[in-house]
Amino acid sequence: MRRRAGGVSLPDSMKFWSQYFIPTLKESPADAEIPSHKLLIRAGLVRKLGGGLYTFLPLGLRVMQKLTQICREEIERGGGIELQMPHVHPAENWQQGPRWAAAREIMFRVDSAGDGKRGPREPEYVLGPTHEEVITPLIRAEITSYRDLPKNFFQIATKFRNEIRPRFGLMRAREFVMMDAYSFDTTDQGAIKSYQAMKTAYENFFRRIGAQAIAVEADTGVMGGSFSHEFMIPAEIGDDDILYSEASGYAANREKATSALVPADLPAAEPAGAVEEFATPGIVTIAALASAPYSVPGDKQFKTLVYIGDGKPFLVVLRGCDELEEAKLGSLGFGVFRPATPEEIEPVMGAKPGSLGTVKGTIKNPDALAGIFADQAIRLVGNGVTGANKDGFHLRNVNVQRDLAVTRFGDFRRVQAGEPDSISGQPLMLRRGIEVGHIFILGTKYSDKYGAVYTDDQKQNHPMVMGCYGIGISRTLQAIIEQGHDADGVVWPWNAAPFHVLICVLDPQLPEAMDLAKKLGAAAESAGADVLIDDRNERPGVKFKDADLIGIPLRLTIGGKGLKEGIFELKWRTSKDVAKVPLAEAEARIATAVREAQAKA
RNA sequence: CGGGGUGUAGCUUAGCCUGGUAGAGCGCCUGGUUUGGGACCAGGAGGUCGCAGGUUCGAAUCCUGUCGCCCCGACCA
Repeated sequence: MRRRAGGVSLPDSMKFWSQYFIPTLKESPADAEIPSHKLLIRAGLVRKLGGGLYTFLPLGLRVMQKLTQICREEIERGGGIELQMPHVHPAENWQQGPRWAAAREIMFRVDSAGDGKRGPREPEYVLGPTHEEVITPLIRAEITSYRDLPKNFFQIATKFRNEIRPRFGLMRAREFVMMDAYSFDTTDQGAIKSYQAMKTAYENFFRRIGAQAIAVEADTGVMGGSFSHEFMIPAEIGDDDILYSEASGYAANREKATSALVPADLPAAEPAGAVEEFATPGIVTIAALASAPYSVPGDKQFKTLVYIGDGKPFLVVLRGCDELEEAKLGSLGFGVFRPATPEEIEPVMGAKPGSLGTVKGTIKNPDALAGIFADQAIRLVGNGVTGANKDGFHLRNVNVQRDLAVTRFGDFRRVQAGEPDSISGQPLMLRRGIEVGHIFILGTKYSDKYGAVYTDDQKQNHPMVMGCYGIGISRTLQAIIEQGHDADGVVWPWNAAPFHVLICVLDPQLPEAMDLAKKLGAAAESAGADVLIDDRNERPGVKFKDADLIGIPLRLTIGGKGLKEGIFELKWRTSKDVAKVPLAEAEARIATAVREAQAKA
């Protein structure tokens, strides 16, 4: 692979469209909904084999090769060592690991396709959805000394996940290309260092490929701490909500986001009077209580939710106007939890949902509860209204401090756009994003299970501290298109483009036109560009439409008319301007253009 | 896996309600005229109407089942 300053080129020489294979389509297939999916197909990048299964056509493959090469370079700069693990894993590896039960639902099993013999009940082999279960036993066997740590191994390989619902082309596929890295350190501090190196490598990778990706704090699940970031490419069709502040640089997945809605020094409210029961026949929603004749606004109500955690009910108290962010309940330490059913609620609380509350002494069977967890924001209510745990009745003048039974306060509510950022105090903004990368400190979850231990300089054994890191390369390809397209087609960033320069020869039957095309192509190549020459016998309109559709950054146009004037045209995909370039300046202008593009990329 | 939709030529689709030998556009092939933003004329090839049953003299059309695909939900790179 030739390498020029900042850019990446593939090792082959210029391609001629008539000899190559770029099947473009005027119309989108009916099964594509979003722009990037339509363009993947229309620009001749991929073709579908089945749900979530795609063939990369030559153009698409070239983009993949560019992305994987840049990824490889950046992960190596971040300390990664490349290797390649099998796609087919013995099921035993997974059975010995910590997540076989959870993961097997999305795993493909592998047996003989032979006829007449049914596969065994338990799979002998599975296709790898990720590789902790392979790398950890490998490292356990090969590394035993602190002298050989830290290490960070990565591969760029196809992954298999039998997604219940593949979606949006490459966005959620059953088979996809991912860079996955696994770091092994002797200490937590070392793991954090490896993590930071990967974070930097990711930032470099996304910047080089021309993707505007942002690192956001992500839900760490059982791990706790702040050691998980997701890399998101902002896009309307994304699956995740990101809350962010440009003023402070704060950005977090909605599952994790916090705000400064509740001032740290908020004084406890003075009681407004004695707690008082009042009848609310048939009123079982926040909205109903907020309207006449009761007219209690949502932010003056307490909302009481009942969940079952590891078999035991627990309560979550929020402001009436707030939504629960379920992922935040992960911090409570339950293995599994779910909303309780009305049948489970009544015996514990003494009322049906709609009349629940946590005022001391009103809960029918408080001993059954695993805890009462209140969101901080209820302190803003001060004195409010809550259910009386008696169907058809509520309580008013309920004071948080004086009246509510609370095991512990925490952050359980879903943050909304517009709330003040905890750092800058400016309003948080909201946008949708596509998750293209994730970095995570694993701790010793896998090293414990597989016995991956090292001996320190005191001859003591310790489990290695692991981190894992993933970049969805094929998903990133599509995210780049989602981020970079217009009404006419793809607009490739320089470093991700399948070719950098497209030379449109409008009159390919003229030998002097083709000679010039090859000459300009050679000039572009020697400046470090990948070149495609459109030498097809098509009308100019067809060529221009296809050029815009496949989105090559720099277009050079050679026509019979221009040849007579001694000029060709130079046009960037991102601009409407067409520059007429005298043939005498051809080489210099092309070299300058290519170098400028490389420098900006 | 739950809810909704859909399956007709390589692609986009009409026809289905109200059963009677399957139509168009794009693309493709041949010839001609064209040639700076998806040309035009003439001719041509291409479809067991997803599959399997059923109703009927007769099914793309009605019924049942099944499979594929798409969208919404939970999950993920």
